[in-house]
Amino acid sequence: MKLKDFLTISEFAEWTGIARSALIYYDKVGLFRPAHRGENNYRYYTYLQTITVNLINTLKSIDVPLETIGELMRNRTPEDLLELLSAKELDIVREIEHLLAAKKVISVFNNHIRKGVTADIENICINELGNEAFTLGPVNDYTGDETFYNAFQRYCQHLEDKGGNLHYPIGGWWSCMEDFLRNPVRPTRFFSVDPDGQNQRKSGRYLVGYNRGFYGEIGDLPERMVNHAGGNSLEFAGPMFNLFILDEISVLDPGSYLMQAFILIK
Amino acid sequence: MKLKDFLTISEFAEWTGIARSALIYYDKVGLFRPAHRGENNYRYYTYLQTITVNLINTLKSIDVPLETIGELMRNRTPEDLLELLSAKELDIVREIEHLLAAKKVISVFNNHIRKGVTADIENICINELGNEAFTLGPVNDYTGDETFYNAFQRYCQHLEDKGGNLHYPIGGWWSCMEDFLRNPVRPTRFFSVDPDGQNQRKSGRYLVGYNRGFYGEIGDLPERMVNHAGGNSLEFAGPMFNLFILDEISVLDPGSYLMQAFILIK
DNA sequence: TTGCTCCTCACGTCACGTGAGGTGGC
DNA sequence: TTGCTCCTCACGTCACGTGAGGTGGC
Repeated sequence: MKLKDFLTISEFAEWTGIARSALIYYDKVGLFRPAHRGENNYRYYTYLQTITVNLINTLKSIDVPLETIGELMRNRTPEDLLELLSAKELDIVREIEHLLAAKKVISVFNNHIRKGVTADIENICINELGNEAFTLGPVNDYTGDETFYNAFQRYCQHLEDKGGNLHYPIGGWWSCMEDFLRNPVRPTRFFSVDPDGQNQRKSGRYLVGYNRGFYGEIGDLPERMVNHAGGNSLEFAGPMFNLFILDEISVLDPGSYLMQAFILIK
Repeated sequence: MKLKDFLTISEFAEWTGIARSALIYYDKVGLFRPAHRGENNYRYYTYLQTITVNLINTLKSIDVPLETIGELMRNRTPEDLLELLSAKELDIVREIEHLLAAKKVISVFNNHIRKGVTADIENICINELGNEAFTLGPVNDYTGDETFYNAFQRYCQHLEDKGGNLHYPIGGWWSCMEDFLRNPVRPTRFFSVDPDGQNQRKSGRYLVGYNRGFYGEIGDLPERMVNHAGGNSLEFAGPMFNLFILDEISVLDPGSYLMQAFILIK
């Protein structure tokens, strides 16, 4: 069987994986032309042209604009290409890092939402939790007329100044149960569920409770947790963490936001 | 110092890293609106809105179209978001693999072009080469009126059928120097410089020569290599590799293409 | 003749970017 | 008053995608 010397535009499109309309467009703007035009004006491509088209594809896939590719095709030198490729190698490395970071963020969201959907929110319960990295912010200042929101803003500002990641979920932190009871809607500090954070939440048995409602609503959760602990002779052994695992990210009605509170027990 | 409750569009743009024009666009299409409009119709945003905008940013950065994001914002449920995020996690993994593959291709091109620019093309010389992975194709068929190009096409087809990578440079292969001398412009097989290839080129001392010119031109390179070997009492110990390290990818004039020939010596 | 591919041209699309022309607070 | 930010259109852009309307070979 003899192979064809020329491919029609559709054959070439299938062979190279480039859309037919893209090939017509490349022809129009002079980026890449068929080796031949038939008497009927049909476009005919050769297999050797796949080499060039592969380069175009590779450059396109790393976001080199067609005009830059075109300049290269019209006036290419090894030095030009070296320069472009070297610059793009750095871009690719950055893009990979960016995607890995996005993957981490998505993974954290995924975990929290999944927990929020399946949680037994009616009952206080004891869960075995593994250790987990987090970022802990500075002590919040509520003097004057500083509100929760001011403190939240300051924490965001703090994160940004430190080069921290603003995309991870943010929760409230109290150094002990007593602090939480005294001020259940004003966290001593804020923390971020950041897998690259400098702090480590200890693994162990945690007392876990949930509350449905908007930011700042806490209901009788603190009392229910304390009562449950008392009834089961449990002692608290660490800081209290508050985290909205269902919030405006996944829920429309603020009344359906879901907060999770958890604290290490002895 | 009291923090502001509201941010103007430019302040919010700077704070979130989103372009001002993008915020105006999001407002226009109803994707994301300021918390407030002043009497003068100014847009005012709050710090809390950064949570929502962060989600938009994250989804955008993984190529979720604004319309999909909009649907999610208008009618979000934890289940919807879970589904979207899970699907996107797979996309990200694929995209990372794609970028890593592109990085490899670029790296191979970079190495070859750099060699092409710095090579001492006048002289036959002996170089120490490390081992290197490659893909070796089937034996070419030149019976009938099959040409070099037909064989090349068949090799591409073969690569595609096997799921090989078509983006790496392709060269010619002869099992020994005698075969090369007999048929210097018709390789016994083709090979791809594929870092994931199944074959390994041995490390060791190689006799290396260059020829300037188009595909199929070889000049007196075979004789020069044989003479050099004879004059230095060298014996050939492996297959002959031919590779264009400067070709249409980086050079406009076909007469300036640069082919590298290298063969292991004892 | 039928069905298929090919052609050109025009217009649409997506997510903004970029002025033009005008308003409003310190 | 000056300079700054804000506003709303309108139009441009990039890399195609999508018909419309017509041709040509088996």
